[in-house]
Amino acid sequence: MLKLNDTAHKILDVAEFYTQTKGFNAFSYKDIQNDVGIKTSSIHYYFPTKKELALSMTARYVDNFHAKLLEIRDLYPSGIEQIVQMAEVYIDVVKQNKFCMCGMLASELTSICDASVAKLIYFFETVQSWVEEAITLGQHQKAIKQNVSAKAFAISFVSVIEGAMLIARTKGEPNHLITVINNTINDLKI
Amino acid sequence: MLKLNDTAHKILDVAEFYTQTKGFNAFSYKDIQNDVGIKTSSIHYYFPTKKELALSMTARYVDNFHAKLLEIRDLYPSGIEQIVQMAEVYIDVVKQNKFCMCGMLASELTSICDASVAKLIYFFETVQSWVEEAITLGQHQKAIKQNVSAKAFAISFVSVIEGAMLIARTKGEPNHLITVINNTINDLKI
DNA sequence: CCTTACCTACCTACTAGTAGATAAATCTTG
DNA sequence: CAAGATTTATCTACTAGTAGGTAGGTAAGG
Repeated sequence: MLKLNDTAHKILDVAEFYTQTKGFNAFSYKDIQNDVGIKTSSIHYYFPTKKELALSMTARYVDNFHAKLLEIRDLYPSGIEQIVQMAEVYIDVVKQNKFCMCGMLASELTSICDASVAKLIYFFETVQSWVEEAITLGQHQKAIKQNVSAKAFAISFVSVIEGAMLIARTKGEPNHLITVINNTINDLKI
Repeated sequence: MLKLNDTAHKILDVAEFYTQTKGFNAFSYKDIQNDVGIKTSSIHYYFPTKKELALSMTARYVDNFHAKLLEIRDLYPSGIEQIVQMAEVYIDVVKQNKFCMCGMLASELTSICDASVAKLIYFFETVQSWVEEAITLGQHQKAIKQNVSAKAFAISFVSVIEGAMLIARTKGEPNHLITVINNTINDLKI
């Protein structure tokens, strides 16, 4: 992975913001120019093409998100509390009228390169594995029903969060996401 | 609602195809020109702006989808079979490497007009109500657990389908969607 | 003769991306 | 250490191509 300096990070911050709010195809180098305060040509100095910008942006997002999940695992010993905290991260995203960056790029699949798509797949699988481990931990702790398949739950949980974010943002109601998450988590508890 | 002639329908067919495969911001009037065989200027004759094209396209899609759901309800007396048949429609979409048109436009929210967003919200609510009624019917038929809240299930089911479609398409594996749906439906059965 | 359904020709604004200049910082070597 | 070479980070100026959209014309048909 390339080491990014301050300017490169600012460019990615702006690109990430627009990707999560409007979509990758809905912003241009001019938007970045206006927000970062460097010329469009200078953006090419850091990211030769828009597809390469997408790849760097995705890599950084996926790494940061994974770090956040590991931090939650460190901070909360309860498996079910880990799930709740992870859900909180997604709820915050919708409260900012944003969509998951990986969900957004997943919808715009054909506009990014194969390496970026691979990152998206890795993202969904990583989150899924993390959820599965949290559930399994909760079952050892006898806080989560023993009869649910941790794996099956994890697969569905990631999907339900992505879908509920999309719908919640459309309605302009973070409560939609909150309701779906609460229903799903309550089904889990003993 | 405007009455659409053959050419208008062809334009919407192409726009719909590209929206579901690449996204609304990822195709141009030139793409429609190439596929339909009329000049870009002629597209404006039917749809003055791209936003109005989006609105007509959404309206037609939502109407067609609703009609399909009502047809399923007519054809299958079993509540649970209705759910299975509805799921089949979504699975077909992913098998064609497409995403739900409303899911796609939901992600591209900022590029469409308020009237279109209202159609999306109507779509998600309509599907949700339809699912709720199918579940309730299944409970009367004693084929579906009595203790699940039909409404809570319906809210989550629509979200889980949208999210699972997004992820399944990213992976290029319709099986992802099928797995999620099977898990969800199995939880329902007595 | 007006409406329908197109067309040609055009416009302005923007798109991502390139070429080449420049100034400053940093590294290399006599 | 000073002189020179290279790298870094930016700029101006540009390009070819595309975007959505408009103006005005035309041929056919009710």
